Amino acid sequence: MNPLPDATDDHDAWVEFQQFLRRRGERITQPRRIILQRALQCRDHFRAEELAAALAQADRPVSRGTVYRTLGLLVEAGLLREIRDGDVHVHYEVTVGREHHEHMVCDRCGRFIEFSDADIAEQLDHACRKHNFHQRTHRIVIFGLCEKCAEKRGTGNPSPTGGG
Amino acid sequence: MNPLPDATDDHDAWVEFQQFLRRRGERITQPRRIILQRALQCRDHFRAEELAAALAQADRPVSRGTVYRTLGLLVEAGLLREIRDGDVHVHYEVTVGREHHEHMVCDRCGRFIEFSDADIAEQLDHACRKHNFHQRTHRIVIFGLCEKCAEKRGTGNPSPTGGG
DNA sequence: ATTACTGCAAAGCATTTGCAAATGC
DNA sequence: GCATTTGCAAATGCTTTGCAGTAAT
Repeated sequence: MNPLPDATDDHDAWVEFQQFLRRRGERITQPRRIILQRALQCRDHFRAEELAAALAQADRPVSRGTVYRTLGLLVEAGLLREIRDGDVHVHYEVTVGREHHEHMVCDRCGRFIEFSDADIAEQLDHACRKHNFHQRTHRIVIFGLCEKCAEKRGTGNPSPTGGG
Repeated sequence: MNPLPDATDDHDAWVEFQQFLRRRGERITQPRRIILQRALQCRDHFRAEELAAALAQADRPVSRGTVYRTLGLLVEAGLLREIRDGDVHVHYEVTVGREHHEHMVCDRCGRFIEFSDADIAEQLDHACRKHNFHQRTHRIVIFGLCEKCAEKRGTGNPSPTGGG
């Protein structure tokens, strides 16, 4: 939930979503447009609940139910990606206009670090061929400590949870 | 939830869990033993709710609350692994006595296919070094269609969701 | 004897859903 | 004009929690 001050490139995404809706015989509505625009303004991960809360008290409010329903559509349309790691609840991430990438999640500060590697993608393709599996997409998450938190650990700071 | 007819190798795991509990100054109890044994009998993924339901009506019943609490301990002890893909809710998988592996999840039938690849692990290590990230563990999931479901798709069967 | 653990049942919370009104086609 | 979508709020289902009794140390 870090809305950018300006969102000039949401037009393309909206056109793409319209095409998706038309293809599926579903309707192009104001709430759907509002939800997409707001989702695109989130530069990093966000939860449905956050977006719903933000839109409930927005200029042109949209209800919780509609937000949840529309996020599902946006995922199906390929404009958003579901993230199910590091938290019990689903997170979303904008994928439109971005290259596929993976994540490292810091156990300590919860920060997400993005990375991508063509070789890894190739290895996964290979594994799929071996198992006759037809890949649609994939997800890689590495858990551990980011550079800063590893340094803190090194200085002898106690773990945030590690009481005793 | 596929209990094996015989479970001869749960002794080692129980000893390991006991050691973990002692180290943490927690108590070795019957319910904890029962829960571990039952979890070990699940050859694939299971949900807390499933295990809780099974144990609630078991020979020596254990309550839901205790199951949830103990599963958390088992994860901390490293005997189970949390899985957060393919479903909103957490899945668990036995890790003790097994090598680390990754998953392919079928979009259609939900089946999990396990695979492992040393080269991929090496690539991930490399990526971590590049980002000064200290890996604790990682998780890879490939989404798509398994062999059988891909064949069904090929025969012209309509998609389960795709009305049109 | 002391203190943690369990069982129970109720609370908590994100998400889903039913239905009347509104909107898009 | 008709069917879909929305908004609202209540329901749902998994998970957590408080408290009194029980069991482990």
